[in-house]
Amino acid sequence: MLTAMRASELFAHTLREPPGEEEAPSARLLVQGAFVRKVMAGVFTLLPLGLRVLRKVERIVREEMDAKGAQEIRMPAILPSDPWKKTGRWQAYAAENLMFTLRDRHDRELGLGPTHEEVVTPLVDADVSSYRNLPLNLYHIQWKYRDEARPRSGLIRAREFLMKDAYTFDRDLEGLRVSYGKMVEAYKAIFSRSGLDFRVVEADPGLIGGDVNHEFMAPADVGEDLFVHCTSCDYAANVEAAEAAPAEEVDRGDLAPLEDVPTPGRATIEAVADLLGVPQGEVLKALVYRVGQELVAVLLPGDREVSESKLARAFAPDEVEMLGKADFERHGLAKGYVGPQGLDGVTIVADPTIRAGRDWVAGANKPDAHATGVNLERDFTVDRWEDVAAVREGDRCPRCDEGTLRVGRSIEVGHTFQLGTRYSEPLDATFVDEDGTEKHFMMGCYGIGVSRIISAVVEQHRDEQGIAWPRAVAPYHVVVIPTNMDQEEVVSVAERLYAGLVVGGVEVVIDDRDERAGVKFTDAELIGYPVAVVVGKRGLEAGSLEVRLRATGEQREVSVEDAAAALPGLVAEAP
RNA sequence: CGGGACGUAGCGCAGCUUGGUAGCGCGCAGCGUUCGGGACGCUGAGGUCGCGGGUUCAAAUCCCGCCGUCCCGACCA
Repeated sequence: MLTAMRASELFAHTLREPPGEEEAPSARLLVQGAFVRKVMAGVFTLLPLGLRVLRKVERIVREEMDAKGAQEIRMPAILPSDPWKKTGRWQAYAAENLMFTLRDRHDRELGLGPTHEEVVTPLVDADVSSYRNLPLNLYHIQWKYRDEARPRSGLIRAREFLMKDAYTFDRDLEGLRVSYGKMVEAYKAIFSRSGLDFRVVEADPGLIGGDVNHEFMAPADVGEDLFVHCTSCDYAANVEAAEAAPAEEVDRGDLAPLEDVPTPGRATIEAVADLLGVPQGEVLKALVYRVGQELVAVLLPGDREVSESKLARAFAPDEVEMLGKADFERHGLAKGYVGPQGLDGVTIVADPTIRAGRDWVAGANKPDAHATGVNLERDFTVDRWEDVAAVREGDRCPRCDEGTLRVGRSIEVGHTFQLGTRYSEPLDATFVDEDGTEKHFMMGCYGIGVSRIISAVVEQHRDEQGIAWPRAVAPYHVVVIPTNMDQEEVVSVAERLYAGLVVGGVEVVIDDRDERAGVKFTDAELIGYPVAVVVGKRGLEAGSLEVRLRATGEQREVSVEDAAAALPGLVAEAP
């Protein structure tokens, strides 16, 4: 990568005003600062400045992956459909319309790769036959394609995006855990070096599958993911996966009698609670779903919401579908008045939080009536306990005694999975173990949104003036600003400094455009060079230059003679 | 996919309610002045008003359809 550039030649036309069609701060700044241009929704051209930032991130990723013994390969962006059909994901992705598909001249179905398990697994199956070649960790950095239902926030949810994905292959679970641990370490190093504030959280595996998995979340207002974290211990989880703390059992002595009360037209929790003058948390919410062939009533306190993702996971692989109005009638259920007592032919699934309640108000299973004094064991039994309630701010921490949970918004910049044999079994990818038997690879997979990191960094490092890049991913480290191109001394001192920095290997831009000083200052702040050196008449009269640190706003004088020698040190001080 | 907003010069916008043949600022080109926080004057180039259809003597403006972009939601490694 060239280390120096003249602003007069740089293809970087900053915009005076932010683009009207972008809302997310990072998207606005990346366009305004001439890092990217949008081609269509979720698809971007990287301009010279943006490409340099991307390459910086890639380099950090490579260094940390290589340091953990991962080996870089490059798999294609276009893929055959067959392996995807074997793992069931061709259908799964097609159902979500996530895969861009195309056909070749032989009318063969191809796809643009949204991820690469189906390529790497056959590769390793063909090339690795013995446990002696394990463990193995292969990664690549490749453009990924997903026809997202809603591309969003510039590079944060793009349809074409650069991803680093790694795949580990081990003999057994123990080996997988070791490989996984190394990748988690590598990820922490990568995000730290990129200048991101991040948290490791427990997550929902989604379409990828597998069991243990973690997300690496960069807190940011525009983030799409909600995660909870404990105020006193290090527990953190995506809300889709967050566990509830075990409920405290309530004393069941001296229960209220079971009685019906008329509640005409009060089919919602809120209306019933209002009418009877009880808190919504004392009304038992019963949601009816169809799961496979059976009907399921899910019970939870009236002031809690069900977590659709936890629910889907609890019943996987069966599909969970909310019951429609017509279905209620067909099954003789009173919509809005369902309660668990005497409910025949319906499986009762309860969230453990209801253990903490008693004397519930619940539907009376006939229109316009509720029952009061509804109690567990005495009036109804639970067929299955499942943690399906969405956690919320203020809930007790599931891991420690002191903390409560806080909710934060964040950008998912990385995701790691212990896949086990989720892919090696359907693709029948095996090796021969020490005992002579054939076994399926224990796999892990590990993704980083390389292009997404750029947005996440900007979201976390910006102010009114523009971007303030952390040095590690800044497009250039230093901008030299001659304040006036008409003053010979100013220009010659700036040019000499520039030449000195180039020789010293400093990544530097000289803003030699015939622009007024103000234009150069605002551009430097918008683009976000960590260090700016101002060469102007004012300073030269005192024999000095002005060095400004973008992130802190700190400003100091450096003598003209020392500048070239001192700058590498000053750059190293920049955050 | 449901809801909402928007689409007029490279960029940011006005004009649309009440139809009469397109305007402002920035940017761009030339000349001159200016020059340490987005200078100024003069001159100039630049537009299928997103696309298609309809109403009308006449459509950026009214009506219908489509496309695109952004936001909220559903969905999503």
